[in-house]
Amino acid sequence: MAPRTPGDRTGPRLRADAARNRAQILAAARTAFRELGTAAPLDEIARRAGVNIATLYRRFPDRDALVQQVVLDGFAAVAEAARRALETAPQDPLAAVERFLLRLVDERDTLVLPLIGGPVATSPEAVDLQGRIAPLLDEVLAHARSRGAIRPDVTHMDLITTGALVCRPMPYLPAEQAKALATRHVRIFVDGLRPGDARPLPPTPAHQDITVHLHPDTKGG
Amino acid sequence: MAPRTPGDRTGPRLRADAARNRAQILAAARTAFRELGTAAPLDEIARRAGVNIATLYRRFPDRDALVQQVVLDGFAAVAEAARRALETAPQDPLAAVERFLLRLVDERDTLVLPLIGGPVATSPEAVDLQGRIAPLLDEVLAHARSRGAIRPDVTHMDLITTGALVCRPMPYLPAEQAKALATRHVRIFVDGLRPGDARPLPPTPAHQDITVHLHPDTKGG
Amino acid sequence: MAPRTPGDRTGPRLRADAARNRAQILAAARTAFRELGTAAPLDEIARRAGVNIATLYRRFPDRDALVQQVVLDGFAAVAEAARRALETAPQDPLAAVERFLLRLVDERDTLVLPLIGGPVATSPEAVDLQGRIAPLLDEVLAHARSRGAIRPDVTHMDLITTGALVCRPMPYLPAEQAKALATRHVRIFVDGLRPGDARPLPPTPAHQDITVHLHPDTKGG
Amino acid sequence: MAPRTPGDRTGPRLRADAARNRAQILAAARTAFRELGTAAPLDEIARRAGVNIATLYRRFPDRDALVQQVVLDGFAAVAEAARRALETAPQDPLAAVERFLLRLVDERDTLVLPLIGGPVATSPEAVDLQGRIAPLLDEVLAHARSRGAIRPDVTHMDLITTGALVCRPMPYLPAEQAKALATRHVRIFVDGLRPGDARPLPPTPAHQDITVHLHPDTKGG
DNA sequence: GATGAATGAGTTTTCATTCAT
DNA sequence: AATGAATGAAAACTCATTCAT
Repeated sequence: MAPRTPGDRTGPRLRADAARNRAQILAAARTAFRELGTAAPLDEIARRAGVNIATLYRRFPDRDALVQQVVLDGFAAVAEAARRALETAPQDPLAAVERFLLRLVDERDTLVLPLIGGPVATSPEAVDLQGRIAPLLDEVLAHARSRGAIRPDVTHMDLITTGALVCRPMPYLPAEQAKALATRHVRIFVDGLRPGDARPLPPTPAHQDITVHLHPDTKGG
Repeated sequence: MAPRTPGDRTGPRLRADAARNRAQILAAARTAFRELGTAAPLDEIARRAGVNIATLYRRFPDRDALVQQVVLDGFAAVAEAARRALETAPQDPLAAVERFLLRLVDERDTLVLPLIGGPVATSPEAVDLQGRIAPLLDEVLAHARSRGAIRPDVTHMDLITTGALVCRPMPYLPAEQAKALATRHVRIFVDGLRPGDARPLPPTPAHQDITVHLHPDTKGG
Repeated sequence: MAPRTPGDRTGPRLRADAARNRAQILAAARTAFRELGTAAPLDEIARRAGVNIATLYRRFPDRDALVQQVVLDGFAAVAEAARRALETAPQDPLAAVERFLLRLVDERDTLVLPLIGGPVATSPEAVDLQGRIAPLLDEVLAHARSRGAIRPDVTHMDLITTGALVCRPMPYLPAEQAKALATRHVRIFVDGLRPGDARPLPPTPAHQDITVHLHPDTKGG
Repeated sequence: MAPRTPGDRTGPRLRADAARNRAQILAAARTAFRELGTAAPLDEIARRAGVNIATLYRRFPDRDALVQQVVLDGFAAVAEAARRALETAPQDPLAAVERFLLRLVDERDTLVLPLIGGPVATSPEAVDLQGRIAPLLDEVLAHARSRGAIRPDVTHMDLITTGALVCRPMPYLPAEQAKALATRHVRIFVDGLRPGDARPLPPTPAHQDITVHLHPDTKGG
């Protein structure tokens, strides 16, 4: 199965030129959001996309609609990375976890607003995608646990958290160095996942999945 | 030696009410910057601080002056945490590293814009503070290495990077959960610092210190 | 003679679907103009009519063309009401006047922009229609005067003014109540037309007909 | 007691220049609303008032706040006219009614959005003013009825309705002629209020006061 | 004949900054 | 020292109009 093209929609098919514009807007939005935050000027995004601001508004009726689509594309990329990790998990589950995280680092331009700490996505498509990611990672972790390759108290939330942390933009750091630092961090983190004489992990306050229970107006941490 | 109060300045002493206003402005700025980014509206910051916008301008002639002071206070907090880590490093250096990172997590409200990935601070005070942090951490790491308690290729940059990652705001996550997730992440990371059969770490492209060479207009990663 | 269908035109006959679209556009325009004024967004009118904005433009090359047609339809309705009033004037001229006014109230949805106080219509058709209305009303009034049923100084302008007043939209009032209030007002007004000890009416500054001399850019009263 | 200056407020006193600006904004808004409707461009209003658009926004946080104040001033003028009518009602109640209506006509520039058919005002001040008008007019009518000078079924609603009708702008008619036509209309209407062989008035659907029960989103008549 | 799409030119609203009190 | 007030400039958003399918 081919991966979904970022930004696919379910509505009526767009004319070719409109679809191209839409893709350019989303690409420009991803970059701008990483550089300037989700409050980035929309006309700057339109300018970078090479379209008129009104064209942007035709595709995305307000800022939130644009943010939501960008978030959704991020979820899709994470889901795809998790799916691939599961493919190679049987051979070497810990390597699969590391590849999963490094893949997220590689695609962090797309993962503008990923998961933990990003804007909440409550659209049906977003909830659906979020619901798919956890089981895939759980399955990867199950492989690792059955081999004794991983400390037992690690959960998919730890992986998602780590993905979120290492993908967040470091606006003042050249991409090359940002990637190197993230790669080193992932290496150490994954080594920390091995059982050995690992100390038990502290619990999280709520045992529910966090991602899907966020509220936009909650002051966060 | 008593720790510096955040926001101390070297200029003429302020009247009591003026000093109080200044402190309230800085506190409001920290919160606003975490929630809204460094482009947060200045009158919103003034409103939260309970002062008139013109009063804010009297204390900080432009946005950058305010950002710089907030960054500086962040550096001071990191330096203080590193100093304390060094005090306990002789007994258990790895525990000292973990306490260092967890202290940063606890103070992440103050560490608004810390270190890697934040705005560049080039004021003499900031450069001075940054220059103190690395040696302190190097000394902590030296203790650990001499005991064989840590993989040998870890550097102070890895610690600073990790501190930056786990302190960045997760605006949509309740503070309680954000802290819990960060704490788990730190635990795994620190366990990953142990030698054991640790794999060697990939190198960083430039061996220079990164923090002080950043430029605000560089497209980052 | 069958009454003219509102919005008939003299040009080439339209295809059935085109004619339907045109009628829907005019109906939507009437409603929108009453609710939002003649500056109502054209795409809102198109949306209400269920057609694309470009279709509206095909039928009416600019806003004024649409306004003019709506005004014209209003004049046609007034002319028709005056014609009917004249039919029954011989029996009871004052009752004919009241029926004339009440008919306008009933059709006020069509009389979007009627007569006094509305946009000026200078098209030949509009001028023609306006020129027909005054003589018809004069004839009705002549019947009344010859019977002594009306105070002598009432003119057709007073009737047209009253029609304009009672037909203007009351956007925040439920239609039911708006009609009731207008009906009561008409009753009192018509009773005020009786001779009895009626006081003479104050003169109007210009004795010319007012309607056709208006200019759109004149600041009005 | 001196009449309230239009636009008085209960908040903290404004600085002299700010108060002047505020008054100019309200005057410009009245004119613009009459000419262009309540959707008149706010920057046009600011321009006419000779202030920057941002100054307008400082005084009136959104369009509705401005509309509400203009409406409120209109109510105040009506209340004042009713109060004066009551003063002279004992001598000649019908003349008092006519003067009341003609005063409204004279002040129709202030009565931008009066009463029936205008935007709903639900602020405490507006409700209070509306609640004062009806009793004043009722008292005037009581004088007239006790003298047998008026048909018995006329209510204050009929007077308010008439005031609203004759004050509504006729944007395309020169002020001079608009006033003349309104004056003639008032004369006829007031003559229609005399008892004589007056026919009974049709009832209104709801016997409650209408003005204060309107809802802004109700499609009106 | 109808429509999806795009755009330039507004209009609304916000915000940084300065001034006078 | 602090504040109310004002403003220019920018950004969000809307709308009339045209074009290509």
